[in-house]
Amino acid sequence: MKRISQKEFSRDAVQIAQKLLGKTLVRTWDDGSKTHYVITETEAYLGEEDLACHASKGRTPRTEVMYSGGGKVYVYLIYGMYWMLNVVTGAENHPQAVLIRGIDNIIGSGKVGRELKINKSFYGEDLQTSNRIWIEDGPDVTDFNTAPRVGIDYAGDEWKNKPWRFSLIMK
DNA sequence: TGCACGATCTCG
DNA sequence: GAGATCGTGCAT
Repeated sequence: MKRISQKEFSRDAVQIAQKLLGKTLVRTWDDGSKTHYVITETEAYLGEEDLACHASKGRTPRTEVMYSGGGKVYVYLIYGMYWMLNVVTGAENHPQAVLIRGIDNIIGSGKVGRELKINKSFYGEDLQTSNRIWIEDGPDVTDFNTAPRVGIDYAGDEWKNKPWRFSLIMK
């Protein structure tokens, strides 16, 4: 299966968040083995005006990669112990990202980061050329749930109520 | 130079 | 319901 192209990732984060559902996340390990995961839950973070998006504070060393255009990995440490895995989307200078909240039956962005052994070295990783993590294309899924995003009470009513959390309907 | 806090999880 | 645990952004 082919990797999702950079052109696809340059689209809007809300569209990509939906498109990534049901797609395959591939992780290769130090011993050469490889694991395939199905992406089951995502969230979209949309630009500087989205108060829930880290880029709403402007361009900083941490958010820099979100300004470089879609198809890169954005990781950050939360609560001093969990690495969050995000995919940068959108055009250059339009900071957006999709948070991977669930893969297979591992639901919860903290658990995903732990399962994938994500760390600071993944910051800025290119999903087109990386040999340790990438996302493969597949059939689009239209059967999914939408819900408000989690853990962003600080963002204010307008933004925290946006239905930008997407999850596969488990059967 | 210091401080409060967060896109979370686990345990009791 | 609280603690673990630390990089980041903003105040001093």
